Amino acid sequence: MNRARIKDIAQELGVSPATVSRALSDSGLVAEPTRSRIREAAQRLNYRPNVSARNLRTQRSMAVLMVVRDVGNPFYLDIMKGVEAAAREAGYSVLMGNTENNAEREVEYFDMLRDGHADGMILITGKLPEREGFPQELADLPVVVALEPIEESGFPHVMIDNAGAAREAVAHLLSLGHTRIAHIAGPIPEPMAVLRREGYRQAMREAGLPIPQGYEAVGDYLLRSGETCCRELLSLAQPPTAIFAANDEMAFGAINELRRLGLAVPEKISVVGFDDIFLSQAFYPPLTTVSQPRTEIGTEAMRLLLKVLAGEDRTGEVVMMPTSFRVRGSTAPAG
Amino acid sequence: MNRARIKDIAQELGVSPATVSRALSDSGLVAEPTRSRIREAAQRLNYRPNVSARNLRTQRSMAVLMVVRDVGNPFYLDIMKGVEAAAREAGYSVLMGNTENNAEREVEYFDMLRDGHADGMILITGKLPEREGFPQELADLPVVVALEPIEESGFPHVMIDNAGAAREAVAHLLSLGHTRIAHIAGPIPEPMAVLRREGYRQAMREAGLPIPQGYEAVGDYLLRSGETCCRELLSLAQPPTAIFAANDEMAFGAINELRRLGLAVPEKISVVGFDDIFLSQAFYPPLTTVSQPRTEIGTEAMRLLLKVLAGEDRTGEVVMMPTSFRVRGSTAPAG
DNA sequence: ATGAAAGCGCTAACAT
DNA sequence: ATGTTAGCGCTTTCAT
Repeated sequence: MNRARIKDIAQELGVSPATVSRALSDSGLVAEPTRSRIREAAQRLNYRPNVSARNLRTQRSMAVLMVVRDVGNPFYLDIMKGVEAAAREAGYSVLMGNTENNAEREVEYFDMLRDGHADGMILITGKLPEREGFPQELADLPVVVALEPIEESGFPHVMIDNAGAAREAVAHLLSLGHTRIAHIAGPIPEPMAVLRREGYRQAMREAGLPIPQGYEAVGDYLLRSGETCCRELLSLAQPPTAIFAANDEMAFGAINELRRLGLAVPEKISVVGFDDIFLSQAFYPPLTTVSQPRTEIGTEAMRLLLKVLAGEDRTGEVVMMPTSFRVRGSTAPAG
Repeated sequence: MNRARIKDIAQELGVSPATVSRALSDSGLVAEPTRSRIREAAQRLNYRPNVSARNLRTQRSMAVLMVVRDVGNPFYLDIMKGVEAAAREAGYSVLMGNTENNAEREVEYFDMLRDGHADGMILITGKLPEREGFPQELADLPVVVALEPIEESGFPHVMIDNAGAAREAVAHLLSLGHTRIAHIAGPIPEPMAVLRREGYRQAMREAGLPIPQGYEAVGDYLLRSGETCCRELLSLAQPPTAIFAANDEMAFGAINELRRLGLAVPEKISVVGFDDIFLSQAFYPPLTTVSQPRTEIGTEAMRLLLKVLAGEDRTGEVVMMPTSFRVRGSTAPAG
């Protein structure tokens, strides 16, 4: 059986295609008997509207593009889930984008937006096409940025207070009596990594503690860099008694390295992470960390995008989502 | 600046829209001077083809639908990544679907296929719309199933040999001298869970070992069920000296429970998982487990779908991807 | 309340 | 090699 068209239903019932379209789209302009006859026929003929035709006519795709830096990174999962849920609720489908930190790819996704592939885009990449300044034609597109700030883009952002949360994490270590607290940063100078390090510095400053030479290691958010940075920190003349890592994965690397060095966590050294990823609480020891409301970040970003798509001007708006600090088993009072 | 259309380019250069279309699509039927002039003008006017119009005309969307059971589950990540990579390479974009184990939603995605939202679909759900038997109209759609078998659907499958890999995992424990080997199964009667349990049974049978009463616990693939099943197993009169869990997450739950019970892994009890998820090797102890080529499963599924879309009949085809067994730190010779 | 007609932007069959 | 024409299936004026 070939796919039924609006025309087929119209012919079958002896009405015009326009009436069928109206009846099916619930425009309320169709008299009751006609309406039900049409709906019944559509059902019977197994009618489904052709999206390409509709999109062409309405000039919208009812799809959004969700672009992440690396689809393989579990960290984005819940955000994607949140976006998906909010999108489907609003009748939008979600196209998946993956830049792999490749500038060209990022441009491609902006292009897809302009092609009509999608009506709007949620960027979770922390990067922008590397052009001179920020082109105005891009800035006017319906884009919402989540998680990682993209400076001077003017796009509305949904984020957490990275610096504030980092400060809180370090404050926890301070409250446990630690004074020799080191930091394993993310890939400086990425904004998020800088902000988390800034929070660390602030907390130390507020506690009146100097940051000793070598106490700020720089990693790349991956397990192995947590290990190597940890080793460096421990080889210092005055090694730290606590480590604040800029993300959970590096914290795990650090903990594993400490175990290899025979240093018990949290008895000998405390470790704090950031992100509260999947299974962070299942690790041994369960990781003390900053929990981000990832799903909510996703839904909020999508909601914001819907408003932008509805024509609201949200330029420069920043929505801060609350984090919560989870004290678990990887931190203990200073020996 | 309004979006440029083919018509605009045609007018600007005094050629026909058809010629512009041909030049831009590289059909090779356009003379060189014209061709470059057109390409240059397209570039200059910042022309981008309108996908809805093209899709309507060509009756294809150049998109595929990738439907998983739960977007939030990290296990699907690499598969999604593989699908995405193969899709983009072939010029397809990827729409994300999420069923949350909801039969209605699954039907919705089949409908999207018929709407023209996508040209084909990759199902990673292990379920099918619950209708009487399997409707022929669905069976003819371009669908490829990955990971979890969907019986009697006729769709081509990309899978691993779950039973075989499970057998190998248990064989490893046997080779270490274990005889009291228990199993924590997935949610029976889901096919994948059944297959893995079948592999366990086979290995035991081949070793001439009976499976004691209570040695087959049934979980749900989640951490907590690993804990509770483990507790049950350990409370048996003759507790096992080794546990084979149907997935890594339950294996972690079991290991954590064992730690709580004061039983060292692997010294007192060995534990084997299945899947080799993100950070499985970062756990303590690093998990001995069955590694699935997840990214390749994704790319292979997409490739198969491309063949189906090209008109090849692949009904009933099953592609088996090789697994590899990773011996790590959670298993040791029987005490 | 319904119908007639136009047109979204593109590609492809057919003509030249 | 290029132009002419038609039409994909839908929605939306405009007319009645």
